[in-house]
Amino acid sequence: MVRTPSCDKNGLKKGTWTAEEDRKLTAYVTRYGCWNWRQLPKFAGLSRCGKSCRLRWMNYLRPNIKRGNYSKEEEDTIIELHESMGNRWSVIAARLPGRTDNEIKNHWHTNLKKRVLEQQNSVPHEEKHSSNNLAPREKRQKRVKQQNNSLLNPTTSQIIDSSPSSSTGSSSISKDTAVATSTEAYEETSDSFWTQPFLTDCSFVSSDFLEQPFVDPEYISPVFDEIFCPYGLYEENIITSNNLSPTQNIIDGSPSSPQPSSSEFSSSSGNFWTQPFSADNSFIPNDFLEPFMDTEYLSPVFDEVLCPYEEGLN
DNA sequence: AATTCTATCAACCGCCAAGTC
DNA sequence: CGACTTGGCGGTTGATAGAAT
Repeated sequence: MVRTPSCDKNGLKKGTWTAEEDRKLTAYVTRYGCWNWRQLPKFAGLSRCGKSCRLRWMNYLRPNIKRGNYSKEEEDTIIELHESMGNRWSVIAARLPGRTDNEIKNHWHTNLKKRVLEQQNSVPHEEKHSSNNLAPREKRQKRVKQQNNSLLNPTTSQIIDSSPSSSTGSSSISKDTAVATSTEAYEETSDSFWTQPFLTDCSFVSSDFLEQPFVDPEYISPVFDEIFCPYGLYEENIITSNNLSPTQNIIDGSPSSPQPSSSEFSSSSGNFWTQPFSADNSFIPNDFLEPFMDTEYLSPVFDEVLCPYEEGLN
C-alpha cells in the first residue's frame, strides 16, 4: 500500500508517490506522451527512475483505469483465463478493460486463489462469496477512494474510479459514459497502445481525464489550447467546451522541470515539436528554458527519441 | 483499551525479450 | 555476433487498516 519514501543510491526517490509527483507525471505524459520512460522523469521534473514512472502511470494514473469491486463476470474471466494460461497477468489484463495486470495479480492472490482452492475442496462457491465476506474489503475501498479524492483533484479521482458506487450527482453519468466510450477505443488499439504516436489519436483518452486535471487554475496553462492543438482532437472534441482559466504553466514552470523547448526541435518544420509550441513560446521564461539548453539534458539521440510522432503527424 | 493477527495492494526488484548499434 | 539499452512482466515486499483477541 503505502511505502515509506526513501532514496536509492543514485538519489532517486522511492516509495509512495505524492500528489505533486502524480500531477507532474500526469501533466507530462498527457502533454508529451511517454517517448522514453528512462528520460522522462528528468524532463518531467521527477526524481524517480523511469521504471517507477512507468509503473505509476500504467497502474494508477493512466486513463480508464477501473478501480473498485470486481464484477462476477470479471472474476470468472480471471479464473477461467488463469486456469488456461497460468500467471500470464498481462495477457489476462488485456482481456479485462480497465484492469491492470498488477491489480489482477493482487486480486488473484488475495481473493480468487483462495476461492479456487475452496472450490476444489468442494466448498460451496456462493457461501464464500457472500456479501458479508466482502464487507471489510468494501470498507477499505471506500477509504481508498476517499484518500484518492483528497490527493487528487476531486473530479480527477472519478476518472480513476469509474465504478458505479463512486458516481455521485448527475455529472457522473456523462463521466461513466465517457470512460466506457474511451475504453472501447482503447481496446481497439490496445496491442499498439504505447507504440503508437501517443497523441495523434487520443480518442482512447477519457475526456474527463483531459479536462479535469486542469480545471484547477493552478494547473492550467495560458496556452493550453495551443499546446494540445497539434492533435486536433483535443481542440475539436474535448477542449472547446472547457472554460479554462489562466495560470503559469501546465506543469509547473519551474527550472527543475525542463521541457523540450522549441529551439531543440525546430530543425524539421511542421513536426510535432515545432508546431504550436514554437508558434508562441514567449510565455516561457528564459530561466525556465535555460536548464534544458544544458547538455546535461540533451540526450545524444535526442532527435530520434523525441520525434517518434513526426511520421504520424506529417 | 491495548496488542496481535490478517488482508490488502502500491511499489519494488530482478529477469527476460526485443531492438539498436 | 555481442554489448548495451529499454520496456515489460511476474514475483515479492512491506506499510497500513481493520479484525480478532
